[in-house]
Order: sequence, then structure tokens, then C-alpha cells
Amino acid sequence: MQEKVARYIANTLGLDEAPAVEVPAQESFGHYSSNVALILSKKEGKNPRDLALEIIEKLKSSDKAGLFEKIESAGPGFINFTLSNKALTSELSKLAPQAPIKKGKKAKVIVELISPNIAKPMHVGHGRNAIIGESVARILEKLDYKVTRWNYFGDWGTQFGKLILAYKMWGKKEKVEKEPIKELLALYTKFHAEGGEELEARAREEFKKLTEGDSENTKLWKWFTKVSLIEFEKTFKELDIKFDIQKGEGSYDKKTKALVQGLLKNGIAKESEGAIVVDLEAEGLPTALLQKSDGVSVYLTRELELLKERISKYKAKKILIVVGNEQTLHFQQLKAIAQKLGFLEGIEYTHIKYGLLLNEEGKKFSTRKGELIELSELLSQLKERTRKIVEEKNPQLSERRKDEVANVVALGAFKYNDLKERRTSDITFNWDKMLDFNGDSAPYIQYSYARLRGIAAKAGAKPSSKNLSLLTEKEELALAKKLLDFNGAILQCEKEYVTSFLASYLFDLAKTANKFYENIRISTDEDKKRKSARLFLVEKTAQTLKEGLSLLGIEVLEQI
RNA sequence: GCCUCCGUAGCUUAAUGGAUAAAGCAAGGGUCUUCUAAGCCCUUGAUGCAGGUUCGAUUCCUGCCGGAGGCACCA
Repeated sequence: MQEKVARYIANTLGLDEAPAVEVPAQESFGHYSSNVALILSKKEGKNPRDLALEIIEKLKSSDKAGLFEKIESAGPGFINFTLSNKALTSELSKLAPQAPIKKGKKAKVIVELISPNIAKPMHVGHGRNAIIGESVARILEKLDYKVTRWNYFGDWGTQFGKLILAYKMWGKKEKVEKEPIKELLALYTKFHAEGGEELEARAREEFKKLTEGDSENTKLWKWFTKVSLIEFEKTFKELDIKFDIQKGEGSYDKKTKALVQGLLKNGIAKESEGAIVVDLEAEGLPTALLQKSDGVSVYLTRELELLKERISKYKAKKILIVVGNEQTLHFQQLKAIAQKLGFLEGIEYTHIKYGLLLNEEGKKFSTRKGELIELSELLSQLKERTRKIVEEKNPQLSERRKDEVANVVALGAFKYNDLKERRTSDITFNWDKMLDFNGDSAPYIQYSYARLRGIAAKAGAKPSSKNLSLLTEKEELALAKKLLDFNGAILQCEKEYVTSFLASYLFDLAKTANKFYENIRISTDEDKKRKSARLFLVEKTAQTLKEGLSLLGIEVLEQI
């Protein structure tokens, strides 16, 4: 909206040099004004204050001055505009129906949502990863990109040698079949408890055999993978996430030999202490390891193969990897090598990073101490606690209804908690915060949606965009203005792959809507035309809240 | 030791280099004969320290202090 006005003003005034006019992306001037501020950046030879005054003069004498109710200078370099109600409501009527944003033009995007480890439970961090990734994927789809959601799971490495050995020594088939991940984790933990040089050596031997295609080990490895994925699937379903492709690291291992040979041939890689490395000093990065001295590939090398496949086979134009901050260096090395190889011509390869989830003491959760909060456990606890809150607040609902509300509210709160924050710095896990359903939270927005739906259902009239000019109360105009900013919030999210703009937009919209129906009674409005116009506002707001939340992967309820 | 991220109100967070630094929670006060009180209204309260660049710095640069993460045979 502001951009539109800015462009309009620039056109009116013949300001071709766009840099002279800047418009803030976010409003910072009050809750209810339909003001638009222009900030004039310094131009050569011109003082911002003089420029502001000059523009105001031109605006006032222009033929379209009637679009604005107030045009005034607000300090050096600032101009305040107040859009006239007429201009505002005419914009609003264009929202029915709203034109979709065709920006992506079906370009192929791969989003790596999550990379869980086989035979280990997913913890809260994985949830954060998937929630952020899914929301970014949905936002890109909304903008007309063709998104492929990817689960690149960890099924390779020495720890699988340990697991295979542990199973051979102590494993029971029935137990693994009954509770796969729990049992496999127990075997892995037992292995570490027993410990010792000899066991470690034998585990390395088992892994070596697996890489060489030993049939018994391969069979076990495939089995562990299969049962783990079946169990993961339950959690993905709960989170409402579906993958287009699920592949493990192991499937890229064999090809790495040729890749490493090629890198050695063209001089990108070299030998060092029996291992094969890439020197990245010119890029300002530490040396990267490609192959261990025992000839086994590492994570980085397998990911290079993965990247190659994503570009050549899947024709991806953008590849977005959602993974925590702590892998920044790894990703930088990966990207630097890919660039040396010429993989990234015309390809965007981005690390969407997020802050670590820390325990209540502000430290990284330790796997060894068993501190990790399991995702499935967290989700069921969350639902249980939410169910109690529903029972308290809305005892009149039927039992089935209470379950449904608890599910949708609990998941919404959990997801919103991760999506509302922009920062890449670490966040501390906190039950109370997650269960706080007041204020800036998904339940607040879900509540507002349900209220609006309730009003629409009880109004006894139909919405219409015919007489929007009858909307003159400040709460109505504020809501109208907010509605116009939806697309802007989405585009802003896309720019930096950050979901917080949308989340805070939706919270703002819900807040504005709350003020609207708190102050303006709709069902008793005797002016039928105005009532229909108000119901149009109600309908549009509900639609926008629903669609916005769905871009965050959050559902709404008609009743709460 | 080196590199990266971070430091804003009692707590959790917001602010393309712009206006009087914005919210939520917590605390205190008010508000349900009227479309759902998970709501609405009011009050209290902040940029780690020291410089620099700029008409203007929470934002950019330098140093210091404090926190977290990473740094070739793990992923």
C-alpha cells in the first residue's frame, strides 16, 4: 500500500529518480492512522528539509491532491500523508477478489525441511526445523513457485557400525519391531555404556563392511531405516507435513569416490596426512575434509553429490537448506567447493539458519545426558495440557469438540512460537511461554477468527462491497487499511525467508479486528447498507486470517 | 588461540540508517443484562561500555566487557 502511494506520488511529481523517495516497510506511526510517511534520503546538493517542503508544495497544487486529507512536513526529510477515506475504501473494494501474486512463475525450488537421524528420536530442534521449512515452502507456493519438500535423513556414518554391532550382540527382533526407535536408541546407549577401544574398532569394522555392501549388514541397515521412517511418519502427520522426496545420505556414498577422484584430478582437492582435503584459505575458510584416511567419505562429500543431483536431475533453481546456526561453517565450505566446481551457475543455494534451542540454563541440550526433549513426547504433553485449558475455558463444548480444539490450538501455539521470531540467535525452551495463550500467540489469532465467524453467522445479512464508503469509524478504517497490507507482508517474508513478518502482521490484524468488533456492534446496525459493508470487512478479515495462518501451517476453528 | 552469531523494559521479543525505540508476558487498576472475557481500556518500565562515520545510529566501523556456537578424519 505504501509503495503504491509512493509510486503514485513519485509519478505525480515527476520524480524519476526513485532514490529520492523512500518508504518505510513497516509503519511506525500509530495504531490506527491511515497515514503514509515518506522519508526523503539525502540527495546531492539538497537538504532533506528543503526537498520535503518542495514536494509538499508540488503535491498541494497537483490535480490529485484530493486523494489525501493531510499533507504535512514532519521534520527534516519526512512527509506525512493521510489517505482520504474515499481512497482507502476504493482500494478495499478491489480486494474482492484479490489478484494472486504470480512471482515465482513455477520455478523449481527444493526446500530441505528436516534431516532427522535414523534410529534416534526426533527432538524439539527437529520440530523447529520442519516448522520453519514448511512455512517457507508454503509462502513460496503462494507466490507461484513449484516447491519440492525434501527429507534428507541421516542413515550413514560410523554410528551405524556401532548400531549394527550392538544389535548383533544384544538385539531382539521382537523388541525392535514393537518400539523401533526406543529400542535402537537403547542399544546405541548400551554400546556407549560398555565402551572401550575394542568395541569401537569392531564397530568401525562393521561400518566398513556396510560400505562394501556386506549382505547381512545391509539388510539390518535397511531394516533400521524402514522402521524408523515409519515411526517418523506419525510425527510428520501430526505436524501436517508431507514430503515429496525422502532420501538418506547412504544412497550418495557410492558416487563420492568418482567425485573425489575428479576433484583430485583438476587440482581442487589434495592429499593431506592420508586424507583428502580442499584448501579454502583463499575463501577465508578452514580446510575442508572430503575423505577420511581410511577411504570412507564424509558428510560434506555426500552433500556435494546430493547438490549435484538436485541441480541436474531435479532442475532446481533455488535450493534452500533449513538447518541450525551451528552448521554455518559446514555450509560455507560446501558452497565454496560447489562454486569451485561450477555447480552454482544460475542457482540460488541458501542456508536458512535459525538459532539453537537451548535448555532452561541457556546451554545446548546434551544428547549424552539424555536431556533432549523428544518431539513426539512434547506434542502429546502439549495436547494434554491444552486439553485442560479448553476444559477450563469452554466447558460447554462437547467432548469431541474439546479434543479437536485442543489439537488445533496446541499445534498452532507450538508452531507460532517458532515462526514469530525473526532472529537467528538462540532461543530458550520454556513450557510456560509455549502454553501462554494470551497476547501474541496463535490462539489469540484463532480466537479472533472464530469471533468473526460467529458474528458473520449471527448477523442475519450478507456481506457486500457495494457501499464501503459508509465505513467511516476509525476502527473500521484501521481494519481496512490493515487488510491492504497482507501481500506486502508475504513479499517481505520471501525476501529473507523469514516468517516473522507474516506472523506479526497476522497478530496486528487480529488485534485491529478485536478493537473493531469490540467497539462496533454489527448485528444491531439498522443501516442495512452499512451493515453489509461491515460484514464485508468481517468476511475479508476472517479470510485473510485463515489464509495467513495456513501459510504458517496453522489451522483455524469456526468455534473455539 | 582463531572464526561466526548475539547483548534493547523484571522476562520473551520488534524496529530497509530515520520521526516521541514497538509489542507480548509479568505487576497494578478498570471492564461481561448487548455478536465468545483465549477479549477490550488505562498505568509503570529499556538500546552492555567507550569511541568513530552520518544532518540522523538499536542498526554501519573500531576497541572492551558478557553469553552461545563452530574450528579435517562426527553428522
